[in-house]
Amino acid sequence: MRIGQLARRSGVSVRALRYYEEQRLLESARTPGGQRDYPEEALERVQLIQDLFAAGLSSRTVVELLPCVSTGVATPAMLEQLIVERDRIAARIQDLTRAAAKLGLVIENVTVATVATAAQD
Amino acid sequence: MRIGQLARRSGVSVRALRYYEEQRLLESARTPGGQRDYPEEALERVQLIQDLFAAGLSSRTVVELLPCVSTGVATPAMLEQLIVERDRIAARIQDLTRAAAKLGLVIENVTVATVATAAQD
DNA sequence: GTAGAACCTGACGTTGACGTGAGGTGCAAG
DNA sequence: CTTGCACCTCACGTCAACGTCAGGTTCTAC
Repeated sequence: MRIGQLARRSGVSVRALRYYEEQRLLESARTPGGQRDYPEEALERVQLIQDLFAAGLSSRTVVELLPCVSTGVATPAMLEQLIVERDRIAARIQDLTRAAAKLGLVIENVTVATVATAAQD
Repeated sequence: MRIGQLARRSGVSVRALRYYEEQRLLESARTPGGQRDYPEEALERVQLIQDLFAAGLSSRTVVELLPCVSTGVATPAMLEQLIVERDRIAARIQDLTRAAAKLGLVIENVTVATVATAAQD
């Protein structure tokens, strides 16, 4: 599969895929002409990368953790890092939950100004 | 209260406080000599700003929502925006929860390589 | 064999929330 | 009055995950 197709199928941009390779998150074979050629598994991998990015991990962290996430084998240090990241995410969830609750309270209690709103511009 | 004390008490940097003012998130009176002079309520306000930032809102969004969050009075548009942001946060929590679960699964199932780890450097 | 889509490698631009000097001023203490 | 710390205003630097443009090459279809 070439880069354009992988981009369409995974929903990320061509530029992003090249960036992933630059960051050593994603490998590619090359055709004799020098164009990238991806195996089917690349699709899963890109989705995994996206998930980890969405979780707020940096590319540096992702490149460290990808091997054990995809192979299921980790060094003690990698396991520790996994736990650290999971806990970081959990803490972040706490923050967001508090913030959402706060906004929820505001939403429930605000007085909506329906009068004297005409000349606001 | 001057800027240094507010910074220490709120835990944000002096630079950040000036940035908040630049973004119209935070006002300050000035001494005859031109130095910023904050009232006690500024502390709460800074903490509120931090909470909203931590929730992933941009300064532009915060400046739009701060009035109604602190006064309890909103226009219909502001209320809508509040709901949009709360839902965005909720969606983000979903993402993070999935990611944390994924990492949790990996953590439970990885084989920790305790052998042949000696010559890794 | 040729048009043109898709690809390639640099390399600079973007965005947000500040960090970090540079160069000058305010103010409390001795 | 002068030391010196806290403060002031520019104004450029940072970092991550790409966007975007330039200038050239490969591949596919006719």
